[in-house]
Amino acid sequence: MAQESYKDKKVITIGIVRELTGLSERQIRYYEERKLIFPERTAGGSRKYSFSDIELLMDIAEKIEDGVQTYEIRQEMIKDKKKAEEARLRKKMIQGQLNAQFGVRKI
Amino acid sequence: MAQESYKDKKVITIGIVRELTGLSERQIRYYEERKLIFPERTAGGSRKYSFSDIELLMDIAEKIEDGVQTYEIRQEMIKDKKKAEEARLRKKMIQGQLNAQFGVRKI
DNA sequence: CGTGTAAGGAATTCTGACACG
DNA sequence: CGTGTAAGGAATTCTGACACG
Repeated sequence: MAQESYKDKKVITIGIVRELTGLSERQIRYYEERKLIFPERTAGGSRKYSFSDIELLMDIAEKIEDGVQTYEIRQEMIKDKKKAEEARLRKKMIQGQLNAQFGVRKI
Repeated sequence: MAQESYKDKKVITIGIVRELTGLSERQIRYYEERKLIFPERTAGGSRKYSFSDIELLMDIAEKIEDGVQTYEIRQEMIKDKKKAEEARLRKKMIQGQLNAQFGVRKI
């Protein structure tokens, strides 16, 4: 669970990301500046992205086209992240209750 | 079936491949020269590899260390490819027989 | 045979800034 | 606000060759 070996590995340079997303390097770097995307860096300082980042960039681009501002997109992302975290906790608690009541291990 | 969207997409530059495999760029390029690996190219001429390529490179490196020559590795690869193709055909034929006899669609 | 290396050049990427709006 | 662009520099990659063994 939650391994995603390839999808989340940051190995793609910005030029390839440009080709894959159709965005300009300027746009890609700007979305990073606005804290929407978080590439890693090589020893020399070049940005490295994952396939997940590429998907995220395309989502972002779509919203921008729809007139949504980067700040709003960021708020959405934070909200979604919280929701995901809550869902994770709820699941964990239910699991705990089941274990306590029935001694169930993994469903 | 056989989509492998991320694993087979050629998007990784040689420097990252070097880091991921621990091989030198010289080695990586040499294995290409010996037709063991087939990166794509960017418009500017830079090599692009996939995650599959990286796995293959590590297999190759292991064999080289064991004293196997690139020519032999290549022969093995060709043989394996043929076997895979035969297995695919066999499967297809059996499927065809089942369809003819029982009118089965997909198992 | 497989790999290291120095050489020179070309493609890639980086940052900070100015521009427009 | 979001994006284009020219500027200068640094990191990356490329090829062909010489070397060793």
